[in-house]
Amino acid sequence: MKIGELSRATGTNIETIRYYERIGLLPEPHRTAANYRSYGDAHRSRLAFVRHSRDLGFTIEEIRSLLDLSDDPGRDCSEADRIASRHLAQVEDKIAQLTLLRDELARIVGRCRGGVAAECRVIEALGDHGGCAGAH
Amino acid sequence: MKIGELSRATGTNIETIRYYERIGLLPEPHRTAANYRSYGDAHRSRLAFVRHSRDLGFTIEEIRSLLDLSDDPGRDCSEADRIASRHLAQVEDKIAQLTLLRDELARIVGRCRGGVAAECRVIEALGDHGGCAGAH
DNA sequence: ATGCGCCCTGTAGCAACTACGGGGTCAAGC
DNA sequence: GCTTGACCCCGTAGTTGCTACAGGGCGCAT
Repeated sequence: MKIGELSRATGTNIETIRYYERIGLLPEPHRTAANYRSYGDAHRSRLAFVRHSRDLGFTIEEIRSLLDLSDDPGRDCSEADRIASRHLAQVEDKIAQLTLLRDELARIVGRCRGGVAAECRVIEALGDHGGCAGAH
Repeated sequence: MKIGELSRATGTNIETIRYYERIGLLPEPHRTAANYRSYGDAHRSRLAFVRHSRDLGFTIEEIRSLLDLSDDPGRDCSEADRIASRHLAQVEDKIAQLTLLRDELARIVGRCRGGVAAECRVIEALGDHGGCAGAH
């Protein structure tokens, strides 16, 4: 299939596919006589793997390691579990952080009584960290 | 005060202070005879406002709008409330999204039984979105 | 005068794309 | 046979919010 079809098949931007090829995440496909890229099923499933991992928030470098692992079927797979576990921990940290943030923002928002900027509680709260509960 | 003192006083990297000046978020300070930047209290509190807002996750452009508002004390302040409310909604969205993500990741992690990559459940799950509960 | 810490400028790098300009290819319709 | 439009190619620059140099100047203490 051509790049446009692969793009539609995986929901990936064409530019992104070429970008993944350039950084070595996807192998270079065959070319037609007209120098068009020509992909097969192996390409499609590899790209699906990359997209799914990206959707789950893995970095490109993490995905590179995961692909290396899956390319080498005899290797110990505990590294995959380690990468995924570390990522899970990061996501949990991020959620905790954003939850604190949300609480601070919720306290700030809605304090506006529709007056003028000089008396704005929102602007005041942004200038003064002292009013905040936690360290963000 | 010199840039190093301002940096320590606000917990902001020196390079970041110069960056904020370059993009017009902080006004250009006076210079000493030796061409060193020289800051006053107004600079310090403006920078504190910027840092606090960044810590709360506002973008530079949002902060620019908020600063414009606070520079013009007669203006209607409901825009500040609107910016903050929109940001709060974005943070809440992000939390919801990450929570879904965390659930998917938690299901994937720990499925590794220490075997070889060919049978790795983690790698398998990454390649196949079909096993996922929601759309991420 | 020489060493050290601070300051200056301008530019390049990071992640992970996205957008653009300027061109080639191919099938269909007139 | 020629144009139109959809598709493809490449290379480069832009995005966000910094951070990190490289290569130089200034000021004070020894």
